[in-house]
Amino acid sequence: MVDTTSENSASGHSESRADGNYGGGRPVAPTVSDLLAELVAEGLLSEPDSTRARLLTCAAGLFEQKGFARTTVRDIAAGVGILSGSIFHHFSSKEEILRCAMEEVTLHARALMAAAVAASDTPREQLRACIRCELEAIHGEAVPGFSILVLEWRSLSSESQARVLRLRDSYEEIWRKVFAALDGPLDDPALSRRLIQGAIAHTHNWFKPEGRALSLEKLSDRILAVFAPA
Amino acid sequence: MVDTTSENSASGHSESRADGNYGGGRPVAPTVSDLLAELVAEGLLSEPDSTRARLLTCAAGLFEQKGFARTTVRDIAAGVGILSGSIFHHFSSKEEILRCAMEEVTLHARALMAAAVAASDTPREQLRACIRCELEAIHGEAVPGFSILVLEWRSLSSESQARVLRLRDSYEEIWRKVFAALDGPLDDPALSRRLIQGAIAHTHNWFKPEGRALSLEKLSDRILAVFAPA
Amino acid sequence: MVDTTSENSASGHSESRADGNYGGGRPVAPTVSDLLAELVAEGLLSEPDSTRARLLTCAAGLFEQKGFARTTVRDIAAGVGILSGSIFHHFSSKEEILRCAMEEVTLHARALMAAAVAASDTPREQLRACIRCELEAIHGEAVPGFSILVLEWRSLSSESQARVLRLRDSYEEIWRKVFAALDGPLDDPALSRRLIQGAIAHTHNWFKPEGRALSLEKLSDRILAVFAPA
Amino acid sequence: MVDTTSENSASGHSESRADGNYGGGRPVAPTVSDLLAELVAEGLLSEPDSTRARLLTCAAGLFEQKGFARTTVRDIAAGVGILSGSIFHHFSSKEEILRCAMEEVTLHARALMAAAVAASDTPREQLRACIRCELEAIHGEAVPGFSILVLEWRSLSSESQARVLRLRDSYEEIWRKVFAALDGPLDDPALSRRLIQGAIAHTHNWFKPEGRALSLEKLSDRILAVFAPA
DNA sequence: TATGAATGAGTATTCATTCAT
DNA sequence: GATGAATGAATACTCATTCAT
Repeated sequence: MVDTTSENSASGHSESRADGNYGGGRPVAPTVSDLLAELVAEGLLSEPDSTRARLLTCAAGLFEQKGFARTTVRDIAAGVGILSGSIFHHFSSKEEILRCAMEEVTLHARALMAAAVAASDTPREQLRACIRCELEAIHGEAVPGFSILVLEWRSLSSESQARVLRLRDSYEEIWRKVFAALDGPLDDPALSRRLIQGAIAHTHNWFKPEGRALSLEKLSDRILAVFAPA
Repeated sequence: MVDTTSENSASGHSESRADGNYGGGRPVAPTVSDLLAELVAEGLLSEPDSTRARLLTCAAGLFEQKGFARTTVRDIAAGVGILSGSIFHHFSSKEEILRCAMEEVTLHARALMAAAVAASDTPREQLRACIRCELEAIHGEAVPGFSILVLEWRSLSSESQARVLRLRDSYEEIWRKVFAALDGPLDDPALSRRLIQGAIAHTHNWFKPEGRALSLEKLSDRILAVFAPA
Repeated sequence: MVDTTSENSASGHSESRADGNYGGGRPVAPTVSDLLAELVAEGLLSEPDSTRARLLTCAAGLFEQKGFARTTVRDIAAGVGILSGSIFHHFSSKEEILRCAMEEVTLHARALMAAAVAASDTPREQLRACIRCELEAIHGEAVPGFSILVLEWRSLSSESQARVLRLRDSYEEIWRKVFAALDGPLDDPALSRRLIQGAIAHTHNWFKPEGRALSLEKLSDRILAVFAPA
Repeated sequence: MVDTTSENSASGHSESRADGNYGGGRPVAPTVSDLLAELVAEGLLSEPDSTRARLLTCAAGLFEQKGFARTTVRDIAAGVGILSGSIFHHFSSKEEILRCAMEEVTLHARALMAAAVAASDTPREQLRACIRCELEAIHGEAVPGFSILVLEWRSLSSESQARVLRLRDSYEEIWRKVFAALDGPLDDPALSRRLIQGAIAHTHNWFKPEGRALSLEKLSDRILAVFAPA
């Protein structure tokens, strides 16, 4: 169970706008909380703490841990303290749960990354922020279940894949803009993005942040150094 | 159905030793066929064309396509023209099929990579060969089902994971040696290897070799350029 | 949705008593409307247009179309624009809905038949009226859902069957009286009634009134001719 | 559980061909056993006593008793002493069980009727034989579950209905021929058939053969008298 | 080795019914 | 009277695994 409200502040990128840019050149950066509240208002994200939101968070976690096929609807229901039959008041099928979980996770990660990019000064800092956010999405408590987007992609019907892809694209759009703004632009930003994405996604299999010599912070720097040498 | 013998020659790296190095300085590079035959002789690899080998190839392909959990024992049996009950004369459980498939795939890929490295002159050429081989394992017909090593790792019990890891390590050993021999050695070869591995594994999700501007050959060069700038 | 009031006049047999028998020998024939109003007053029939009446009409129609077991309480509720939970303010179980629907349908058909018989002169005309009414009950808009009495009899518990049977018997009483009054009485009126009942009920499976050579009128005559040859 | 072989002789119409027609004018009438054996040989009817045949007999009986929707797959399996999962080795869905049961029942009844008609001399006797057979199909042990053809018709998808209709038509063909051969032919044989069919089907609801004044034999005669007055 | 019928535990999903609001 | 979220038992169907032949 995750308190989505407190998560945001936990990510550390979005504290507030009290950064003295009242008279500054850079426009006011939106807070993560603002962005998320807006999504909830638009009906794109579930009301925090609602049964629906708790089901999705729980499901995303279980899918990540055990895989979609090995997670039963009963597991998910038990995770939020209801009975399995009741799930179908919220979702019409198990696959819909997966799709919705992916959508929520994507929107969540996008909000975090958008805020972090907006809070960064140079394009290179922005790229570092993107890398950092994606790493945190996978490893931190920021976006629990983020890796199902990669791990369980095959479990989605193609119609559902198409729906998620639309949101996914708006997430990638942020990366594209950041790449475009880089001073010495890379030859093939699309390729770079894909290599970075793979490299980051794979950290899920080996990187354990707790008490490691290599922090998430440093890992971000290494990845930045490889793909955008200073 | 795949003829594992003919595949090897199809990979194009290991044609023969008729490369004029009879009197040369570099020791004779072993053929893939030699390496594979040796593994069969040692009982580490199934006799090609045996029912067992055909089951494993078919299973690896199906697991890659549909995922382990969504592939039924019946599917696999049907794929080689026997009935589901008969599979249990060859393997004691579905999970054993997955483990054995992973082992075969690993040995296969290792043989291909060992031969390619042996046929390369400089360390940088050797690194290119490694990248190229891993890409081919994923995309070519060289090692069908190779990506299950990543995709279906969670479907394996931890005991089985341990067994596969041992073989896996002998595969990684080749990479380690190649990294160690690089002229301007990288700061953190282990990290580099993991980033490369992730980047390559992820190509499974987006790279379609047929009729693309970007060939496997070029893709290898790009990856090499990123991780080991000349 | 059916307006039960207007239906009655649609049946065409019971328009009014303006048939000149003010001074006649035959007693005044009661209107269908009169009979139904009386039933409502006695509390045997639901107030027309009440939620309860609309639920029963809708349920009868759905049970006829899809069968009792395949009709959900949600379907019925949706049919009258309320939610499924609300149904249980009107009926204590789904089976009660079926029983009540059968009762309403029986009373309705009885009123129509009683009026038609009362408006007929000779016993043979009265028999024709009975046949005609039962056919109309099944095929016309006169008594929507009438055939559930036969089709869904097995779906009723035996206690409910007993309750419906009492009403049903008052319906059959009309037939019995008509048979008894026939000039050349049949050998075995009870058997004849049952054969007629079966023959008429089965028309539900094959007779389609719209644009057929055989009208309901003619069909009535044929059945009359078979069972009571002139 | 019914022994289909002994049933046939129990029906009393098909005793043997030792009826002295060796030198007679009428061609040798085929035995029910012959007809059924032929159907089994053609693969249209299940091997008697096979699990499949026992499942279908049992299912037909249960569907007749409790209705298709209220009969569970477990009930059927339990009826023949296997577990519910095993049913799906024989049929791919519950609906397939219903369809196959209807087909078997139809073929069975057709064979009985064909033999009875062949064993009758005059057209009127043949009509009596048809009526008698259909009554026996419903009430006797001759064709257990026959009435599902009427009672559960709505439970079948339209594709399945179409398949059963083809067989059903070959059953009706016998009736058509008999009607056509009647001396004083009826005005509208198709209508007569439908009325008879309804009348007979409905006997399922009221006629109880055991220890009744009215025997099946006499009932047949009454029905014959009504529809084909001498 | 192969067969194929049977197992039996498990799965997602349905649905009448309840009840606090 | 109506809501709608929750219940919980029941359902058809799945599938890895067994085993007598």
